Formats: sequence, structure tokens, C-alpha cells
Amino acid sequence: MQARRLAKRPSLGSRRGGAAPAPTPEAAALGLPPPGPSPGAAPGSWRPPLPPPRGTGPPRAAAASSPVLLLLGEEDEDEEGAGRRRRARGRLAEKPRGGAEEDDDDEEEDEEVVVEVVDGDEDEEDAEERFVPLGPGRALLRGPARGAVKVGGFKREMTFTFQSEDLKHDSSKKPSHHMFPLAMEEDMKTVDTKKANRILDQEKENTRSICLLEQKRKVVSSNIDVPPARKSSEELDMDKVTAAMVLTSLSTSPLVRSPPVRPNEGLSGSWKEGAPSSSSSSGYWSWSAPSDQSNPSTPSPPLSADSFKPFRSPAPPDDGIDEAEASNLLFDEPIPRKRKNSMKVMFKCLWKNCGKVLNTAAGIQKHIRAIHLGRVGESDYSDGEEDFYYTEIKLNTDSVAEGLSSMAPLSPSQSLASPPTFPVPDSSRTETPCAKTDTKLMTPLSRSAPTTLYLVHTDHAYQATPPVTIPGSAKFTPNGSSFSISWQSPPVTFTGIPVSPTHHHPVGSGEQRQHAHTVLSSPPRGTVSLRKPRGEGKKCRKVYGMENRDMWCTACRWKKACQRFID
DNA sequence: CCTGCCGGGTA
DNA sequence: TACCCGGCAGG
Repeated sequence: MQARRLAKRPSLGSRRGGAAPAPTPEAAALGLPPPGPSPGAAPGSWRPPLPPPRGTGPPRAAAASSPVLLLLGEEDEDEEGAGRRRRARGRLAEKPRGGAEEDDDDEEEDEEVVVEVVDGDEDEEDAEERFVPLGPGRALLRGPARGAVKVGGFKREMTFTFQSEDLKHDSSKKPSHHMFPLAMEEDMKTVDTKKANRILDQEKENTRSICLLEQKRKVVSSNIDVPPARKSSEELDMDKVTAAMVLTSLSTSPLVRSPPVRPNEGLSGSWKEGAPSSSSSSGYWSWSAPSDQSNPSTPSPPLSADSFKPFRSPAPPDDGIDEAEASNLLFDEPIPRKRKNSMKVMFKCLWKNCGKVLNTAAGIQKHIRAIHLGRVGESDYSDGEEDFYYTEIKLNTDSVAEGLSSMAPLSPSQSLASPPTFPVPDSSRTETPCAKTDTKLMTPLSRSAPTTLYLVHTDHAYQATPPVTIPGSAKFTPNGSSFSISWQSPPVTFTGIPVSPTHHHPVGSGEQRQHAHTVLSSPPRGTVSLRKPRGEGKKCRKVYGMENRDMWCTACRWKKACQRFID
């Protein structure tokens, strides 16, 4: 996190330091993920957008990095654009000290905001920038603008205040971020005016306790950091994205929805959260970052899906790649994008007879929800059930088909042989092929939902033997037609192979087999004939006799099915 | 009745 | 989980 933030600093610093770099570059710099950790980044230049190290970094840095500032700056650009830059330049020109960027900012702030400015946080600067632009000259603005500026500052404070609280809220609010930016711009205007009154009051308070304000500022700045970058990126697509975002945000999951009521809060909260959790500097990027963290390389379908679901869910109900792409455009983009870099991540539907592969979790979830779960109407609602029916597939550069083929090809024996894999959600999913693979694996087990496999278990530890031995190998016993599996093979594997739905206790030989049978293929026959036919071969007891009980296999000792002499 | 071992109890 | 055992049931 810090690293990224720090990384950004340089860019920011360049921006500020450079006096007035082109807006576009700035945005790009902000928006772009930090190239690498640069703790040493010039402290003065810019602060990291992320709040995480609130306490750690110098107050100033935090302030500078404050999202508000960035955001404001962005807005200014949007609204005023050149005007702002001009102002900035003018500033520099006006103020000789230009040498030290921070100083400059600080001073400005001081000038602008009385109390708040004390630290010289950039917040003020932001405020100044934002509000100042309106007026041709700062001086003019200050008089009248001052109020406005303060308002801005207060507003920020308020915002971050929320953030601090919001932090508590889950990342689910992140979606709000999206909204926020949009809302921010608009809200900023409206809200600011509305809040102006409050702000005034707050201002009074601020004067009372400077310390408090400072703290707030820090917080705010830290919280605010994120938005700006995001915003910058958004600016580019604002027109297009805005509408989409709004729609998506509206359609987002409940969690997401709630925030919208208070865009500021939600935004701040989400940002803040994003910052600490993820390295992303801006809210926008934060999205990508979180996803990475959650499922960095190997996406674990359940967790990752769940955690991110909220975000993705917003995507339109459309099914298929189109939808995925759309979602990418909006906010999901970061995730896929990142993955795409080194490897391509696809989401494959595990539903039987359905091999649908989408490039976004949201897409696959929707697909499952709509097509398999029949929840067309509840596009935005997901209880997480979908997670069980799709898996992530990573493809280095291979085509999806290849990836699928590689995964699917598991031979029945293999799949059976490696029961341990089943327990693991990921592996199980990946292994259990949905449509294509199913043809081969379409055993009774596989037919049922993948989860069925989990049910399989060994009755007794002693019975369950180490998987090492040939799990799948079934051998025909002398006895006759029936085959028995090596005792070592775990029941699970065992069941899988021979068990034909219809036929079950083949007769005598495989005691364990039968046992497993009952467990696995319970449906057909209840637990009626659980009792094994009874092994015919010699058992430890017979072989060694009671005298040598110590020589018996443990199973025999425990009066369990003999492991040593299997029929 | 012998034997195998299931199902359940105990530590 | 490891161990033990009552008791069922096939032979």
C-alpha cells in the first residue's frame, strides 16, 4: 500500500513541483498503479493518496496526499480545467518561494484557511484551488471565497470523519466509491452548499481546537487520497462511465446500495478502506488492488467470489463476455486487467453440461444465477451459491480451450485416485469438469452437484488407508467375479470407480467397497445391507490367534474389518 | 459356536 | 482420534 502510494508521490510531486504539468499526464500518473515502492519519495512533493499510514507519515504528507485534494484538483480541472492550472502557475509565479512545493502549499493554505491551514495542509490548498478558481485572483477570492474555502475544508473534514467511521464498514462499500466520484462532483456542489452552514459551525469548533482539526485533516487527507486518482481516471471516461456507474451503483447489492444515501460517507469509507487494504493509491485503483489481494494468483472461487461479489454483482444482468467486458469498463476493469497481464483468468461454469467460460466473476455468477439457479430476476442479489458452480481458470497465455482441456482431461481413475483434492474447494472445482469433462467423469458422483463429493468420507481411520497405494486399482479376487480394491485405497476413490448406480453389492468380496458403497451411493439402497458379507479370507485373529493379539492388525484388534487380510 | 466387524462408547 | 467392546450376523 504504502509502496504504491509512495510511488505515486513522485508523479504527484512532479506535477506540483513541475508547477503545472498537463492535466492529462497528471491524471494518468495518479490513476496509474504505482510502479514500485518508493518510500524515499520526496516528502515534499506529494503525499500518497492512501491513508493507511496516517499516523506514520508526516502530517503534511498525509494532507498532501489527501484524496480530497486530488479529487478537488481533478474537479477543478474538469470544471475549470485550464483555469485552475493557470491559477497554480500564477501562484508559483506570485510566490517566489516556489522552490519548496510544500511550503508553497502550506502557505497557501494558511492564507486561505485560518485555523485549518495551520499545518499548511494541502487540504486548504485544495480548497483554495477548488474555490479559488472561481475568482480571477486569489486575493479577491479569499475575502469572499474564504467562506467557501473553509466550507470546502470543513466538508472534507466531515468527509473524512465519516471515513474514519466508515472504515469500520466492510469493503462492500467500495461500490460507493464509484458512485462517489460521480456523486462527489455533483454532490460536492450541492452538498457543500448545504453543508456550508454546518461547516461554519464546525469552523467555530475548529478554531477552538486546532489539534482536533489537524487530526481530522490528517484523517481526511488520508481518506481522501484515494478518490482523486480514481477520479482522474474517471474523468477521462466520465461521460460514458458516469451513466453506467450510476446505473450500476443503483443496481448494486444491498451493501453497496446503502452507501449511496450518503455518497460522501460511502465514498470516504470505501476509499479509506481501499487504501489500507490495498496498495492502490486511488479509489479507482483500489478496486484492482483488493481483488488481487484477495485472490492474488490463485483465485479461490468461494472466498474471492464472495468478497468481491458485491462489487461485481452490480454489473448488468447480461450474460457472457459482453457483460463481463461491460463490467470491466465500469469498475471491474482493474481486476481482469491485472490478471490479464501475466495470465488470463477465466471463470468456468461447473454446472453439468455447461462449460461456459466467462472472463469475469460477475459474468459467471450472473450466468449461473440466471441460467442455472433460475434467478433471473434477482440479478443483483447473490447469496453466494453461484460460487459453488464456477471456478477460476488461469491461463498463462494459453487459449481458454487449452486451459479447459488441460483441466478437464482428468481421467476418472485420476480423479478418483486423488480424493484429497476434492475436499479443497478450488481443486475440486477445477477438477470436476462441468460439461465437457463430465462426459468422462459422469459418474453418479459427478452427476450430482460437485459438493456431493465432499460427503464422501472414510468410516474409520483405520479403514482409510493412505492414499499412496493404488487407489483406483481394482483387482479381481480369486473369489470370483467381484473385484476388490486394495484396502489402502480410500473409500472415496473406491466408490467412484466401480460403483455403478444400479449395481451394488456385487457380492462378496469387497467389504470396504461395499461399505463405501453404501456411503456414496446411498440413494439407491438405504443402509439396509450395510453389513458386509463378511470376509472370507483368514483374519488376524485366525492367523495369529488370540495369543498373539498384539500381532493383529489394528482393525482386528478393535474388532473392525481386518486391514491386513483383505478378501 | 466361531468369527468378522458394525456401531457406539470411552478416554 | 485412538481404542475398546457389545452385540449382530454369516458360516
